[in-house]
Amino acid sequence: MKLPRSYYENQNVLFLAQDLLGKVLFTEIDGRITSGIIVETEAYFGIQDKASHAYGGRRTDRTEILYSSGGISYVYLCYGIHHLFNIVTSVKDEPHAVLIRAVEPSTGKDIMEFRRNMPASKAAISSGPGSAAKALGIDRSFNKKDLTAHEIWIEDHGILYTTDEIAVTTRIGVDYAQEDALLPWRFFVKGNRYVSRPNKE
DNA sequence: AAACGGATTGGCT
DNA sequence: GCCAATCCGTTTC
Repeated sequence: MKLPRSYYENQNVLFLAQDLLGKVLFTEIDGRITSGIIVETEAYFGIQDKASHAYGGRRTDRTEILYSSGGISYVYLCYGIHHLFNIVTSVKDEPHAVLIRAVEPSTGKDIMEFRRNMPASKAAISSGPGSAAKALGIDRSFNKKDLTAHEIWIEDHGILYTTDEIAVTTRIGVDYAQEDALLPWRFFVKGNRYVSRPNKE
């Protein structure tokens, strides 16, 4: 059920970003478990991707974790407010990552409602990378966590989507990446109400 | 040491 | 649809 380390060491980050749709992301905080089905992702393609924090081989205190072998979390603060959760993938020194942009609440909906201060009936509870992370209780303390351990992990519940059920579009909010902003590296489940900005081409 | 800007969201128009 | 909020990591002086 729990995805093994070898899953994350796959060197094809575009495959993983798509394959992660339907997988279930769990956190356990103070004994309380919450989880959500991943319904929207984006791939960040290492040193050759202008939208990636590791573009050009950049290594700083913040980005160093991206160069790890796959199966580790990368959480950073965006706009001073939002924590964005990424999965580090591929092999050591190949800093590929997958951003989780939306989940469909599964386990512990009442806890998510409390964290987000809104009913689970509202799609906004876990739609968008900042909201999905907050619903699952992910903050900076979840940076550099082993995804095969017990605080944060991903399970395969056998949910599969055909290519017809998956939309492939350009990424969100990366206009600064110039031509790389045009790459079709965002994946989401068509028609799922938790997907952020489903109409963006 | 200080300035700059962002893989966003939510509230208001 | 538009825009302020908000602060850490990075870059620059």
